Amino acid sequence: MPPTPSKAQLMELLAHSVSTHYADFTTAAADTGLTSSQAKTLTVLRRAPASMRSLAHTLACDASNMTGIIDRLEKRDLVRREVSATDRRVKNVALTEAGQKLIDAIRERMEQTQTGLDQLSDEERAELFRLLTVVFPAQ
Amino acid sequence: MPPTPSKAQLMELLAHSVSTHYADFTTAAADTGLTSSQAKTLTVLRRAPASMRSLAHTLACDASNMTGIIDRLEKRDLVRREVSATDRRVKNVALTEAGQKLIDAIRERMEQTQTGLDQLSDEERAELFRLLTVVFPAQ
DNA sequence: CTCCATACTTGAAGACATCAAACAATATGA
DNA sequence: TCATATTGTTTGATGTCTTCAAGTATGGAG
Repeated sequence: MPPTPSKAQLMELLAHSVSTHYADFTTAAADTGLTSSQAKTLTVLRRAPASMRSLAHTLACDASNMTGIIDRLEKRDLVRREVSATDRRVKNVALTEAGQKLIDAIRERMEQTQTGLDQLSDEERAELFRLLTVVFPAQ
Repeated sequence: MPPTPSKAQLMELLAHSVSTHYADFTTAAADTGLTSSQAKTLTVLRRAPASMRSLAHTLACDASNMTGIIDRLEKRDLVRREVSATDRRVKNVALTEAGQKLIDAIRERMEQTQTGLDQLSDEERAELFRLLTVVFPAQ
């Protein structure tokens, strides 16, 4: 049995892991001509369209910031704004087909780069999945 | 035994974990008046002084970018530049006492926020540590 | 000494980030 | 209903981040 790492040691390793993964993501995004903020936005939209407000909340930034990011994505036809049918103040942002393709390409590239996961056995993958779910609970 | 998650599922969770942790870090940094780039820089310097060049390499950004970041940190007396004794082209950047205190404060705040790790048993911590080391090998 | 590489800085241009202020549409309360 | 407050989004100002091209100074190889 390996010795128990301290919380500080584990956080240090966590920080390293996060930096590595984040850098990979940024690189994959840059290879397709996107900034990491733009790629993060497309990632959120991959699941479902969202209003400007909820995008800003999810990405933890100011609403006025989203305006600029969506402006630039829309100018490249990767997303489109649609006025909500139920509340005319709200604009729902959805991926275009080109946007969908682009974010898929980034995810594919990440899968190829992320070779570390291939080092794990099925049991280890399941255990890592479980542990991460505990440490970073959804929502 | 839990079912084996697919690589895609695991990467999805990994992305979520990374986003969460990164957002926490950015928030902790902002609470002390630093941007995340500035806080990341101080984190690197916490271990040892480094030249502009190696900082840029570690943080995966252009060297000219570091100039601006270090300029702003130096203006606030959080770091200082020192001309290398062996190569007068090189400037070594070191934390000041104030810089040391500030990055310590951010780390402390992260420890308080990162309550997920407290949910794990000693065995689970050791296992998470081991798995992360495999997936994100040092260097 | 000449030539080239290296370490860093500067300047320009675009993106990111936050704040205050504006605007339109909706909700609330008398 | 009408006046008022709240909400969703945008605009403008300011500062930071990021990259690129170009410049300066130092070091090293021939």
